[in-house]
Amino acid sequence: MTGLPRYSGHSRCSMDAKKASMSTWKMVRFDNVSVYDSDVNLPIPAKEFASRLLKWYRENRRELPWRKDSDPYRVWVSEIMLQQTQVKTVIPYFQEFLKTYPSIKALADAQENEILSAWSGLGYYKRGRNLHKAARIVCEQHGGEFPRDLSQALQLPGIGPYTAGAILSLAYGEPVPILDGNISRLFSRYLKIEGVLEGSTLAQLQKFLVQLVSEASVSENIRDFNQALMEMGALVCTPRNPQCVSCPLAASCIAYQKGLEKTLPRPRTRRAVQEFHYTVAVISRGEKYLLTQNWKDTFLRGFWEFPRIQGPPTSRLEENFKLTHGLHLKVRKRAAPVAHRITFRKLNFHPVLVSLQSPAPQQTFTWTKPGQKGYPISSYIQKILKSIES
DNA sequence: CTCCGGTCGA
DNA sequence: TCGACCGGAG
Repeated sequence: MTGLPRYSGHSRCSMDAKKASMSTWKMVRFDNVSVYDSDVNLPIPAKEFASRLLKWYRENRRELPWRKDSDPYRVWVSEIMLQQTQVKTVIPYFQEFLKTYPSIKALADAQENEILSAWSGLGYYKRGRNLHKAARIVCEQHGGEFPRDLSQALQLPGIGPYTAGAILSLAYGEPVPILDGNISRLFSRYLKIEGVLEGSTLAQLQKFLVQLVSEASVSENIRDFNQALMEMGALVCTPRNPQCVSCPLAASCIAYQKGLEKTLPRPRTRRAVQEFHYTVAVISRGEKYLLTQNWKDTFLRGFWEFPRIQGPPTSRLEENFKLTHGLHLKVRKRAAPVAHRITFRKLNFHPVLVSLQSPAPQQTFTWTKPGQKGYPISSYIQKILKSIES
């Protein structure tokens, strides 16, 4: 079953049936059964759709650091950071990152660990690693300039269909549509797409958008058009509690007309959450803490963390730290557990404040102030520290 | 607590 | 095509 609905008839419930019929395009085969082939009516003409959208954008767009210009490097960094991460979170990281790495060249010349510590707290650290790798490739193979060519852009690590489209359109003005979470959510409501937004449904939506860009004649205006759709998704057509009262497209939004704006899109299924417990040894020396690198787990690989053993605290934990880490320590105090979710894992960290009875093995440990350049950490480290302070 | 989301690799 | 990866918003 694919998600896109048959639209024959929808124009009847829109306000402008006559006009809407002028704006139709052929959808790809539905359910692989040709008898269901049908023309699709955008509820209003494509040009009207675009003009309402663009007017709203002119009046409501946020001034964001990466919207100051169309510099490909700035667009690139911002788009990578904005994957899975909200604007408000990204802003300070983006500002700092551009100060530290003002150009593709500067990024390519840096060490990966430094980049990861600039990324610390942002999550999805593979984005940072890939951005760094890609910067080196761009310097070596593309003369230091992000490729304008779609297939070349897609070759770069960390650049998928969305990000490639975003950079090509927003930085270079290539008239390609983009389809991110905001935009797919918006159209799932506007067109009332019932299926889960994945796979073939998204492929169909992508084709629909190509046609929309063409019919709406927004090729010259592609930067605003794409950003307007995303901005609408971020500010109006939000995941929860969409602000339909201030939506310039509500009058022709099919989900809104049917009262489905809160139930679409259908959520995708997720893996059940699994709980894990760890005891972590917090050992401080002034501002510095004893940290070690995580090589055991698949998550946060290579990141610095408090020495950690499996399971909640037991009476044998001193013995366990000796066996697991070669640390000779004495427990001073147990602190309240701190929970942290990473995908399907719920990690429960049980901090114990300890003192070191003999020096830590130098090979595997370091004394550092969390957040120190070159020592990437996850935000859960800060979470534990903050919890201990209080 | 639950839900959100681009890219990659199996 | 599915599941892993992260942290923050509601």
